[in-house]
Amino acid sequence: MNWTDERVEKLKRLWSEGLSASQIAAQLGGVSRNAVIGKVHRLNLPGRAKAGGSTTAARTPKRPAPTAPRTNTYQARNTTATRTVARAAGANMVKEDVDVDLIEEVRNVPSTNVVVPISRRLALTELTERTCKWPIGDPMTDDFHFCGCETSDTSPYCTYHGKMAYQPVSERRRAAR
DNA sequence: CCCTGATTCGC
DNA sequence: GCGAATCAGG
Repeated sequence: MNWTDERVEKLKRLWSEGLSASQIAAQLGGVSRNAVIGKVHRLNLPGRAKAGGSTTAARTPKRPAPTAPRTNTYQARNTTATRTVARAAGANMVKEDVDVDLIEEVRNVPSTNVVVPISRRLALTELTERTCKWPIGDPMTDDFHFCGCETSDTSPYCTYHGKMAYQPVSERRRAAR
């Protein structure tokens, strides 16, 4: 692929908008993120603020809370419990006490509640090996996108859409047999 | 491990 | 000029 004026312009635009090199490479197509970075330097475009690392660039737009599907809510007492958990921090494990809101726990554990993931609304070019590739919307319209959530293991889908893609027979027949 | 940008250097 | 390989960092 070569750097036509058009492609260079697009590169400049996207770079100034704060997209990462890999995202730009995906949009341009036919080039690697290294190619993009190399070009950026050759063009003497301003680099990213701090050296190295994730310049918290313009990630996918962050949208409001999921509106977690509330099921049953037993009004328990508004108490908090302290639970000790182990967390990996660098090379060592760190134990820390965490205050847990009991009411929240009760609300979120309910039986039949299925948590529908919040789609990250990724475009085809933004998908990676571990973003959920469940399509959403009509491919013919421009609101078409993919779930984009973190995939479950090596599955092409997140846990939720994985279940939709593969519905075990046992789930559907209750009475039969 | 995932990701980011920066640099180097053979082509 | 180009970009893969490599480096450095979160």
